[in-house]
Amino acid sequence: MPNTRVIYWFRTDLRLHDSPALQAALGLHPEAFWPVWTWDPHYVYRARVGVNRWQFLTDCQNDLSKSITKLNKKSKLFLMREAPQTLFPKLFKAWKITHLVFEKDTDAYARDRDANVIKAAEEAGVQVIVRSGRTLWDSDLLVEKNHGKPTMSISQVQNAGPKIGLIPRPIPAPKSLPDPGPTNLDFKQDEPDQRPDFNGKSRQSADKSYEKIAGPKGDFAVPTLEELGFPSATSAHRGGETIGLKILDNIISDETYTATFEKPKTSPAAFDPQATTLLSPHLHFGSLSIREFYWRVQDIVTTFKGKASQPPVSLTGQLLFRDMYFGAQAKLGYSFGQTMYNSHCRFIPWHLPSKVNHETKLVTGEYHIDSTEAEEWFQRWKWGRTGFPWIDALMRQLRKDGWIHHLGRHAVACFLTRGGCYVSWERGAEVFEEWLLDHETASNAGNWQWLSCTAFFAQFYRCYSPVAFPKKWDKEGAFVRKYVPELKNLDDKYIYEPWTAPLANQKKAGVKIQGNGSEDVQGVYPKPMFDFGERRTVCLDGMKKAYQVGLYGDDAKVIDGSWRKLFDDHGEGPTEGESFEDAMGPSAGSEDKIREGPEHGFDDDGAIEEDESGAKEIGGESKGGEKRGSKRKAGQKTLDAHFKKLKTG
DNA sequence: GCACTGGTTGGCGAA
DNA sequence: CTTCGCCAACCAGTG
Repeated sequence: MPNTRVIYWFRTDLRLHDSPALQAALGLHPEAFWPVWTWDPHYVYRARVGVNRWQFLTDCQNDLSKSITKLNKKSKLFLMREAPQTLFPKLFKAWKITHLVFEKDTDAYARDRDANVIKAAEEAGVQVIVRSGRTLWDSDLLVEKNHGKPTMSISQVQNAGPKIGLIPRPIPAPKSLPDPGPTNLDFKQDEPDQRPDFNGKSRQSADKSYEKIAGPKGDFAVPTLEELGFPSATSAHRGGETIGLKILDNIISDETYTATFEKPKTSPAAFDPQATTLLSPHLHFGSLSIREFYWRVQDIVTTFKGKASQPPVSLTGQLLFRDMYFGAQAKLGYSFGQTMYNSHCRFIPWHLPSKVNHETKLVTGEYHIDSTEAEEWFQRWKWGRTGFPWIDALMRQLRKDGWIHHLGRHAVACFLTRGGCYVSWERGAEVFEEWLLDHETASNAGNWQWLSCTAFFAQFYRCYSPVAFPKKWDKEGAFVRKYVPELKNLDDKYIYEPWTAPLANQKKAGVKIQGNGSEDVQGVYPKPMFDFGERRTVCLDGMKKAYQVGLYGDDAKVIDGSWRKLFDDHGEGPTEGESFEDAMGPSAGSEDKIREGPEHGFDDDGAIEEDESGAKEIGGESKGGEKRGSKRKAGQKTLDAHFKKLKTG
């Protein structure tokens, strides 16, 4: 088509195979075609992204760029370091663009962003083409066919999905790409707002990825980890369409594995190789198409001679859960990622609840420390020093590799929330957001709600034991020995409860079970941070009570704080009455009452009061750091400092 | 409206 | 060593 000049905007579809949006763009037969990525400050600073996920993302981008160049020597992935909302209006003019094409994204932030970009395009006379492709079915259509309601069970997806139609067969990758037009950038770069930087703590040096719009060499290159100020990645799992398709080939080549896969029967303790496909990060970044995955598996299942497994436990069944969470998020928007204002998330008076801005109805990224004990438990959980080897091994695997098995995620999520610490699922979700390679908001928030029994799942009396559960999979503790090497010589019978090992056995194994993990001493592993049996009972009682009270995140009593009157004074978590005062400190007139106030634009009405220890260091930003840090309790400060040291060291 | 079943992945002790 | 029923009890979906 003469005079058609197209920007194809890549986002979470970093591939050439099976892209409905890319097909639509090429169907315009443009005279000029630019494959573009915009380096969005929202992702760089306001999302929690650990170094391993940066590596995976840039792997995908570099691989895609190479593949583009293979199809057209003049072309590549043109990566520009600016927010799309400000960049595109300038590009439309500079490059005389007629069409902008991209794949639909139903993440809450993405919808806002895309709406702004679409508006700017309309104002510039640029035609926008959007195609669904990230999920099996268009998430908005799925909601529509589910009577306009968020998809909250797998049976709803299984009913609503087929009403939309058959899952489309994958589209082959294009065999050629049109030339790009000139890539002049004779306009001024809009500098990003670097504050707050949720990833600031991970950086060794300042982020330099925005210094020039087309990169340091002006060649539109993908930023390096060094430019981002990050140290080297620690995970061996690498990104890119080439790798994603190769992993799929390997899976498919084992017909029995593919056709008889049953998720609950795969071992969370297996490593090298793991028991599941490890394709989830590729689905997240789009380096593997979900329909490619679906149909390659389905075709094996159809021809398989023998008894094939069925959804939801089968391989294709796993994909249905993903669509379920996307459907829930598509309807519930931002509120799906939090408890407050979430109409479908049960309210439980967890420890360490999120702070909320009641004007925007969004969480601020900070949280209340209602209990220093719970904060210590949370930090020990995060850094793999709980004293429960199964939990610690999983959390260390997460930090190092960026991936843990689904059932391992169950174990650590249950332990942090309803089955141990009674800490808000939102704290755990933030850690997963930072460290998981495959993190996507919909699946992460959905699964945390599932495991914490606040949505999707309600059998809170089914509780994972950090001792009994792993024994079912790994009697010898090979997984623990790999990720918690302090314990590698301990006898099998003590591997999941080393505190029961007699001193003679500890000595023989070269490990001392002592302390609370606050000191990093060679040959020492901490004692368990609580009696699990006791905590399980306390949590179960708390959950029972919270279910009886029956509040959801959008209830007026939850929002105004009057929920406290409905809970027993002696129950777990922040409650009303005398012991509330004891636990939280006086709610008024305290000299230490330094609060997140209107000066920060947060209008938190204090649904839960903080204790005098501050509760300000969280959220990954340095805002108000020193002032409040000094008010922290000494013990906690030491612990925090230690964990920080571990993290960088 | 009510009884009943099933729910991707629990733990435990008895037989 | 495996299988079964119980624990104390949730919700959604169905007839």
